[in-house]
Amino acid sequence: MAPNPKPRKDLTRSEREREDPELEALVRDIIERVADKWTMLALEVLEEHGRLRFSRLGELIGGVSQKMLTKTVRQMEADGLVLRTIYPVIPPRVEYELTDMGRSLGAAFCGVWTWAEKNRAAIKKARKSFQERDAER
Amino acid sequence: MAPNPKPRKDLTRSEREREDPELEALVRDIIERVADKWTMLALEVLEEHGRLRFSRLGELIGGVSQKMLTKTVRQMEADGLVLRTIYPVIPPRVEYELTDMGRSLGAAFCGVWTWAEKNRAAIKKARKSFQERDAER
DNA sequence: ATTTACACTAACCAAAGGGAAGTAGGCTCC
DNA sequence: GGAGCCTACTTCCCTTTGGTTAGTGTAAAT
Repeated sequence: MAPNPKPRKDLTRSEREREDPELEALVRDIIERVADKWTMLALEVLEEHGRLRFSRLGELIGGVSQKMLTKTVRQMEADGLVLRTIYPVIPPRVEYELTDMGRSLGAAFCGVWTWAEKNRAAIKKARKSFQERDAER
Repeated sequence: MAPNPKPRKDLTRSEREREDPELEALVRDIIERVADKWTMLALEVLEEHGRLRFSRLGELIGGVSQKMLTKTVRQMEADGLVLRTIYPVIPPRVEYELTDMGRSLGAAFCGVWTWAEKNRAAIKKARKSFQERDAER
């Protein structure tokens, strides 16, 4: 395989997007849906723990209302990020697990988690010095 | 300095977090602040265009109210992601640019942008088939 | 017979967010 | 010399979103 197929020139992602406004809009739309607190947390929990029932998922995420959990998980299902399996038993049993696409998104977010971990000290410091600057303003 | 202090064994991020609930909480806090639509979009625009004035930044982000842009950018400043330079002139002139930390966060998010780009077709398809399934329910 | 378990809805209320108008104050233009 | 203009906000009001609480259905357990 040649090292670089090179359609015309080498373009960065943003250059490609500038050339294709439709792509830009779509990517933006996806980001808007995915850049959601509960989606990110659900993604992490599901990535870490695998297949989970509704309430267990909620427990592990922590602090999420049932309403938002339902909504988040439905949205993720609609976007093809999670698979929802319903067992028609009583009491109801529903299990959620990541699809391949969901897992790949989790992998993409991995960089953000490690960034947060690495930079937590710097952020703490930045917040403190900002507060001080702001206080004396 | 030894190449690897290695507290006890090699741990994944999630294992490390499970062992340290305070770290977990802090990372979660950071994620909650950073996993915000406007923050992510501002980050991208600033990464792509460099130093920008307030209204130009808003234009490039698109669809953001002045109120939210102010809030977002202030929060990013407080977290040490952007540098805010005020020129005391009239009419006012304020410029924003990413700090090193902001740029490193942008780099971390890069994986998510490319994911969105790569998976846009799959998401579109997933949404459509979900709608159909949902309609006949 | 009453309680419990579980995955949701529905109703209600608080909070976040959008839209539009207001602000400051040197500058330009008549 | 006075009437706007320019820009980065800020404030007010109203809509949308999110959280809280209270159901709901049914079969097994008590």
